[in-house]
Amino acid sequence: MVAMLSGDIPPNQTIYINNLNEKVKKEELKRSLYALFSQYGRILDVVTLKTPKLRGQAWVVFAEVPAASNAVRQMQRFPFYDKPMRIQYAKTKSDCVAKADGTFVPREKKKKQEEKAAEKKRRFEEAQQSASAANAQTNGGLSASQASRQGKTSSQEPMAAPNNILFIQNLPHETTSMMLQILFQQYPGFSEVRMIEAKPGIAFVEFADDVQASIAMQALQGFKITPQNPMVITYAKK
DNA sequence: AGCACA
Repeated sequence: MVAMLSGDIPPNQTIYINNLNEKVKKEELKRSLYALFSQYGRILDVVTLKTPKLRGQAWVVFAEVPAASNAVRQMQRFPFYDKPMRIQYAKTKSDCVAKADGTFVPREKKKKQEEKAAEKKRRFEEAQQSASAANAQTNGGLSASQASRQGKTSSQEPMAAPNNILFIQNLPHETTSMMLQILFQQYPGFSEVRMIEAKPGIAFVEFADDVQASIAMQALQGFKITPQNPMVITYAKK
């Protein structure tokens, strides 16, 4: 008998993540998970709940099972908001998948009152998440380097000379340095992210040397944290 | 630790 490290759960296009940092707000968590996992394939949905039973956990629904398998293997114990992620396949089929394949059966309702409030909240959250969801559509299925080829670099200025410090522009204003750290620390030589309170939308990311900086630059050029914000990465001026 | 879909 072969003991599976994944905990004897059969492959599923949805991954279940726990040991997440519970201090991270739901919307930021969702955005960061989209950003981090969209490198493995198209994401259909990310589910995070803040209830006592479900905080610190998330489900990321991929369009394809192999994308989930790669994510389970490669992102196992990835340091995310200072905690190593624990990743398994989800135990059951996600609603959004069931809806797509026609097997979705709405689950039993409780009180009418609860139901009304729930519905109202759902619509609100869908509106809030539409940006993130659209992002998954746009970045989805593309590796970061493929995304880079879509990056719309403004072609007015000649690029600065190679530098171990990258200059990032066109970030959504809600971007945090932790979100950028999560993206950039995947590349060797990563050192630190610096943001300036007074200047939203830009950041500096430092690497050990020029070559490592350029690899990260090519990999993440044009990466979209939201659909309307492809990152523009250049070398910082010396 | 905790497997949902407001």
